[in-house]
Amino acid sequence: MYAEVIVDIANSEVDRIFEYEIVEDVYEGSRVIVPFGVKKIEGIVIRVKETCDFDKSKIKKICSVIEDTPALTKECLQLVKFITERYHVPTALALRLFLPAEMRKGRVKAQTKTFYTLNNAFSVTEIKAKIPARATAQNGIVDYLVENQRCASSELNEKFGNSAVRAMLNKGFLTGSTERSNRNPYFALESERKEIELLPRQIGAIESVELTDKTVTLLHGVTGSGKTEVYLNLIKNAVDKGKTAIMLVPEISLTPQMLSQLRARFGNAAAILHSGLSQGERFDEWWRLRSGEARIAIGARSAVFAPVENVGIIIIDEEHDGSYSSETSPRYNTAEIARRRAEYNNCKLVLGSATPSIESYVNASNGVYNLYKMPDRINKKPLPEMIVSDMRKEVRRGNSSPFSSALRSEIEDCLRSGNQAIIFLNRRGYSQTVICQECGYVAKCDACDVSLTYHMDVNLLKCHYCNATYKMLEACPECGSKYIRYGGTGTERVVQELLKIYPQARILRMDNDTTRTKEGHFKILKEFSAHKADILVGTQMIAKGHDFPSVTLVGILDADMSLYFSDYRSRERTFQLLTQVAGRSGRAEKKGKVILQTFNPDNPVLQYAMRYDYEGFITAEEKLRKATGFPPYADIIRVMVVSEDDAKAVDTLRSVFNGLTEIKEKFTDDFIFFNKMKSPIKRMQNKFRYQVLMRISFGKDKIKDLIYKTAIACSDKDVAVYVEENPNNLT
DNA sequence: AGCACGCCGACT
DNA sequence: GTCGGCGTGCTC
Repeated sequence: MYAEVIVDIANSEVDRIFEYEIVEDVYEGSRVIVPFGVKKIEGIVIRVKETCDFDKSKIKKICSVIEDTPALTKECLQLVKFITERYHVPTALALRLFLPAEMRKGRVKAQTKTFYTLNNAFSVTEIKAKIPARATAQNGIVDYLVENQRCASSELNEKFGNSAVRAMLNKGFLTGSTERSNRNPYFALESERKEIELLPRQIGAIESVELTDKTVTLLHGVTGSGKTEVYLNLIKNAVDKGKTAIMLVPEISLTPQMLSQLRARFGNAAAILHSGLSQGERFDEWWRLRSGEARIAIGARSAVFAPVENVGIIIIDEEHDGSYSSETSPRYNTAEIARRRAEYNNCKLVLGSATPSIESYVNASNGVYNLYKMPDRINKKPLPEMIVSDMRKEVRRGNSSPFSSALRSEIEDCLRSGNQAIIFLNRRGYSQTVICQECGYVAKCDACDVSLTYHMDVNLLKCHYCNATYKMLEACPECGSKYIRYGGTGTERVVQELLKIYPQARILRMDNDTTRTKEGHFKILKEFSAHKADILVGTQMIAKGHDFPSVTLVGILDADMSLYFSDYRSRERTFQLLTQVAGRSGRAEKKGKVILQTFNPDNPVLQYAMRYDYEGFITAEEKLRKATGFPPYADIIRVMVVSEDDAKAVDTLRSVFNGLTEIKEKFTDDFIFFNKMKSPIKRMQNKFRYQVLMRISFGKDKIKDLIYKTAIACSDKDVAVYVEENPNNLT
């Protein structure tokens, strides 16, 4: 027997099948160690066959099989094939998506525990007779084991002391056995099960998903409409039928309540996959899914590759969230993968959102997706009232603080009545830039073409693109002036300004800088939930799915900030963000309020958001996209050319552009836009960046294939060329 | 990705 | 005359 093996080297040179002779039990999907050149490396068997197509005299034997159970299922192998073809990546890279990183190169092993029982070659009386009466610890061990049958070695050592245990072992009175023990992430998570009676709308949603003949259902439910309960019941129904489930959330560490509810309902049957776990934990959770011990996979986008078989339901919560498209190669789209898995398993895929992406909305309105709406909040609670503060007027009145007078009086009310407030600002640090008052010098990163952000807590300037840090300026390096101005308020400064006005207020800040540590998000959220703080200041990470019953006020600073990125998605994203943040207010009995600060109160996007008019917004946006030839009515393709060597990058850009021009000339009618240019951030992490930007007719896979091929053909070891489809940001 | 094989400059 | 520079090409 022979095996076709893909070696775990992500290089196009070796991205092909190598054949080996099989000596022991090897299956399709098994991980193996094979001789490769002079070394031994890991590989994955993708096919087992009777004959070999390679020169038999040169064929080598597989050294060993890493696990008895093949790590990859048949379905995974099919998906790997799809991913390599669809995104033009080496097979080894596609394979890695399916395996936890720590599993490769044997970085993490299964943890084992040793258990001791009394050696049944002796009777208890025999053992007792041979132990001196004064050896209390040893006698204690015997009594304990008679009573409890068995005990973990660690526990026995702790109770009776290591020397007594060793003495017993030496005399042969103990028998040891090792068992696999799983690490248990979030063991301490409190999970209380709330028995909830389903509302008719929720029952309707479940039925709609399960009974439709369409694979995909778009569940459009306003914030607080009870989508989570629908998900939990769909999962339960699948599990009851003996099937498995995959539940995806934008960022698992941000939604502890989702976790606690899953734990409460499904206990150990739920496995969690996300980057916040330790390597060992992730490894164990993954194997619990693979072995079938756990039947529910919950995690961020990568959990779409969860190793479960016989999938009964796949759910993508907050489906509009940008984190569902991968920013590194393979640049996969989570919904696309999920849909393929649903089709393979003949199960349903649910896309849930309060503000569905325009792609999903269009698919629902033209009947590709089933659509179910949940327009009301539970208990018919009204959505919080949104009030606009026109910051132009505030400035004219001489208010230079980050807060409008309306927001200040609302914060006071909120604090006085013992409620909680959330202040949202999508910019971390103290100030976005530091500028010399006299000559206009702006501090910039040496490695990137961006200005540096000042972080007061560490008194450093940081580059948000490469994480480099610089000493804070004491004087302008150009003109020596001591007058340095802080431009663009960030969350850190907001906290400082709040403390100036409300010295007694307890304030928490939640952004990338305060959540670095393991479970950092979790701690802050828990503290705020427990009402140990009055105000939570944060970036967009506070917008996602949290349930804080005492929050009655949300302040949105710079509501229109994200509108001014030259990005076709900026309007959509702004609308989604505003709706989502506003939804944090007034979730329980108390009525909520939202203050939206802007310099541009007449902007139609803000107007739609204020009225929670999703339909109005999306209809207008759809029209605009259609008229101007943007997604989902066209595909934006960006080919990036990136190199440390500017001259080489320019050379490569020229050949990429020539190659693409040929394609464009062949398919002129499908090209809406075509241009080469420097990328908006010309240099990042010491690399020069150029791009060719295209818009082509929607869904032209053949043209896309040609573009990928051109890009791959032009790239070499010094210059990276890669293709992005409808990228999330155009930096 | 590694690593060996192989052909031209500065050393004992 | 030899050691070693890293260009080229192969790995079942």
